[in-house]
Amino acid sequence: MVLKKRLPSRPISFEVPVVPRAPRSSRRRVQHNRIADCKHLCPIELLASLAGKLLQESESSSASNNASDENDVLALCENGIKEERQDVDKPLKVESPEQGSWEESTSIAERCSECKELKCKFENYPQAESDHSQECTSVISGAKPVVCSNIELGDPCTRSFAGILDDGKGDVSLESANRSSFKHLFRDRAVGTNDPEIKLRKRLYGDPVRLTSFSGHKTGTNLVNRDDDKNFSRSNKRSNRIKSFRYHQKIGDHRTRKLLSSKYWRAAPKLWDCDFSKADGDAKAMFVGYKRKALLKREQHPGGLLYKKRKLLDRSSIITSDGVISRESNSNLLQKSLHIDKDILLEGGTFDSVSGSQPLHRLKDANVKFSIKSLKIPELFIDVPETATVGSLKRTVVEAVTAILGSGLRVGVVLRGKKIRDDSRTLLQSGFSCEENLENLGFTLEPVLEKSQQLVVSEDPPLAVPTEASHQLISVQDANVLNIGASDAVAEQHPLTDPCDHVVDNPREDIPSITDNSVDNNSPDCTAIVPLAVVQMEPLATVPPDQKNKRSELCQRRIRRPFSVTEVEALVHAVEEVGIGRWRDVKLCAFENADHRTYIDLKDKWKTLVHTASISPQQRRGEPVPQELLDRVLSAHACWTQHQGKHNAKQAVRKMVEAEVGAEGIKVGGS
DNA sequence: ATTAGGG
DNA sequence: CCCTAAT
Repeated sequence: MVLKKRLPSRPISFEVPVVPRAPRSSRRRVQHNRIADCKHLCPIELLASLAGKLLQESESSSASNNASDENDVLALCENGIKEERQDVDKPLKVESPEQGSWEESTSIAERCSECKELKCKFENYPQAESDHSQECTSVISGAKPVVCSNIELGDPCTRSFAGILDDGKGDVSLESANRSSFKHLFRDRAVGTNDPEIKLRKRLYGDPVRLTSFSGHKTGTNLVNRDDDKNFSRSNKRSNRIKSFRYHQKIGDHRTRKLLSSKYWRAAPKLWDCDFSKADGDAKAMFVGYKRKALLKREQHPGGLLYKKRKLLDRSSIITSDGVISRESNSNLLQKSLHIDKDILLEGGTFDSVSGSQPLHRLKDANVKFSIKSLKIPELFIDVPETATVGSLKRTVVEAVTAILGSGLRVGVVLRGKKIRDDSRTLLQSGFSCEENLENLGFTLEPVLEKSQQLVVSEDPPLAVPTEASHQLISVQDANVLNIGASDAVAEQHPLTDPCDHVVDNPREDIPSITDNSVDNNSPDCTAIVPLAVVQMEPLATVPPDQKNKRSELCQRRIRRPFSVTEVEALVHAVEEVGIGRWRDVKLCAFENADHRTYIDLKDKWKTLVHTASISPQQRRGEPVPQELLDRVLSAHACWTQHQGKHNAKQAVRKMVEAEVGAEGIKVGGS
């Protein structure tokens, strides 16, 4: 046969060099630093007292009292900045899921020219969002999307709702305030023009709505989500936002969704380095700015951006499993335990893509150093009867947290939204490149607990979709619960996004990963410090652990390892030798020692090679394959395809012969 | 466990 | 690369 003539008697065996394993110690460095600082305690106290007052009055009064309340607030704030009513309303409106597009928000921000900080945060907003996109799925159940718009009221140091009440009035019974009262206090009032709290916050921190959005990132303090009359969940605000989107954003803001779940989801660059540059007020411009500021170059993730719907779901669930306890917890314990700031510093040599033919000597010098900016504890699922006192609620939370911390936490590594469970893998093998993937790296604090903790059993079961009934509950529950009911909707709404490579909370970014070419690679900081400290935790399982792990495991996509020319050549040789359709043999023949190349991979590669050979060179991507090899691919493919039957027959014969020989050999050996 | 294909 | 159906 023609092919045979030029084929070596034996296929070229391709061997993959062994990748040295990096010392585990170098893989991560976690520094426990400081507890979040709460500089604005005073204002908080103020709010607390105000809240208490409002609470008392709310029963008998409604909007009519807002004016007086406002006056009170104003009286307390001497340095407040006068703001127009419209300013108050607009931000809220912007936040509203239904209309919540970043563009709108931006315009609002623009209007608030006085709020430098706001603007600053605004600019970073995309980052912030993306930073925790993995947590997207970690949503507080029962939180109405609508409420989300008002959640942002919290300021950097705001405590949980309960905390506020408590601060102001001690053990205030939640029951004392009926639902409508709460509504007035935390939702309706917030929306209202005269809402004292909003104004106060504005005075103190600028636009309250916006501040909340970023507060967590910037200050490392907690965010308070006063999202619902009934749900005082403390969770990642972003989570709420996302959730709301999922529920209501039928008319999706594609851009937003993409932002949340796709390429931005994992970026966490410079979140803590607030840039006070002025927002230009243009959403696009802001986004551009974001990209421009990106510290890291995102890895080109050819196949990672778009995942199948199913994949998304899986990932979503995974990410969801990564609940987050916002650092803004009212609990001191939480704050102390959870506020771990760190800086991620990446330095060292260059990582080569893990290509079998890549030189390895460089790897030895490639050290990755990083610090973790923050660690978050998994979300807790806590249902508290409405008759519970705030004090009891606080205690409950503390107990829950204590329980978790007490039982120990383990650190998980998330790369591109996927958990890297194989501890034996090196960073390199895991696809961790200091140059490319830092922003895709995240850590999780995973409770060792097997069961979710339902600290308090309430009369109302957790609701996947908030209903009036949920108003009676104070719950911080596992996003998983929510997602169960919303998974479909989510899938439909995010068909093109990659959570993982959004991950993750997403669940992460990937978790979904998601990189896309649009990512700015020109960032001067690309290889600089990478603040990628998206720490996530698996929420206490509300779902059987094994299930979660299973899912997580399934979602752990292998790192991409482009075939090198050497490998391609080996493959071509092998195929020329054994023919197509016998990938196991090809594997044994030329890639026996390349554990990362399965026969399926080889088959796939051959498929792509055939395709590559059939397209114009201009259309080809990646490392160029010598035309000579491509020609051989085509000829070999044609040959084997054409004579498949014949060859199969021959192969069958050969096998029989081999078998006989083997048998004889055994006989001989035996005798 | 492999193979074949679609995604 | 992933996922599956079919062997």
